[in-house]
Amino acid sequence: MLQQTTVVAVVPYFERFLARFPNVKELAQAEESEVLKLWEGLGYYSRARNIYKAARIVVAQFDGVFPSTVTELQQLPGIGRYTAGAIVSFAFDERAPIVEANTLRLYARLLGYDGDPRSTEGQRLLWEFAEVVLPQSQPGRFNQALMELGASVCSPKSPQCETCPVSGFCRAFRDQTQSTIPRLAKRAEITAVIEASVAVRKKDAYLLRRRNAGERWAGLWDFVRFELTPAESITQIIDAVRDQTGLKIDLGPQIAELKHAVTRYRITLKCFTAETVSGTLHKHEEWEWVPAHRFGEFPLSVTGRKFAKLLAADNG
DNA sequence: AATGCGGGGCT
DNA sequence: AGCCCAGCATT
Repeated sequence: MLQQTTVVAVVPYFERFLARFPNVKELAQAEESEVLKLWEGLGYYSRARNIYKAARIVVAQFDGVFPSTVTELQQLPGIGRYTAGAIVSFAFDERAPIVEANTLRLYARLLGYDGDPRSTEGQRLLWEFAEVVLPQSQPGRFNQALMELGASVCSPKSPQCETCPVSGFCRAFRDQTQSTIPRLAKRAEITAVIEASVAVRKKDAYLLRRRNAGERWAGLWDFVRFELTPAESITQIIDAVRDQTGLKIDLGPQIAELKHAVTRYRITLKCFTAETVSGTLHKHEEWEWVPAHRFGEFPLSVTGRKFAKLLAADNG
């Protein structure tokens, strides 16, 4: 959960997740959709699919006993060099180096490394350093301590060098380059996208689609949804709904405009209702009529959830 | 080496 | 409006 996600955001998800899946066997016995439901809103949903796959592998191939070496752990889906090192050093207190956001910043500053720490060269350097500084005794405690130092003292902006216990070893402090190190590559440009979502209703049920593997929010459910071209008109939205679902609709009023940032897109989502519905649904398995009271069983995309909330408010 | 993947918190 | 976050997998 913590991969590229702040502790603050993770905590409530972590609590709920462990309450429901206290051990690897319980997780392995669940349905993937239930795992995704608990992950709903946290983002990077491949992590949920991966931890579920990994649990099943641990149970099926390791007899339910978690592997304890970096090499074995890295074979599991979703476990890379950092996570494997974290598990080995934290859980088993074996000597395995780690480099993540906090130690990356700390080590780059200690070394005074002026290049991009995420480049191949930077990674080689930092992992080498992490290996060299790692003590024989209590490596897990050491790794966690340095992560904490990176998070609390060696912060991205205005680090507290005056109170830092290792400022005497820090090249960035010596050279007063804390503000320019680490020099992370600029993020990709943001593209603005306009989409439309239509709540197609039959009696008390709405038409939802389980998003396919390989597309964004794979495995999560969503209302009918598609990208609009700038000149899109009402009739073109109606046509798009028919293309996707096979259903003929009369478009109701737009009830909301949701703004949502995802990866390198800033999405403006225009949310509509469908007044009348006729015709037959395309025989694609991913479509399902879901009564509103059963939404709790379906992991929804964030925008899908917001839309559903609006619809509930709309219906009184 | 570059890109896709999410969402929220903080400045 | 940017920047950043206990990264990983794929191309």
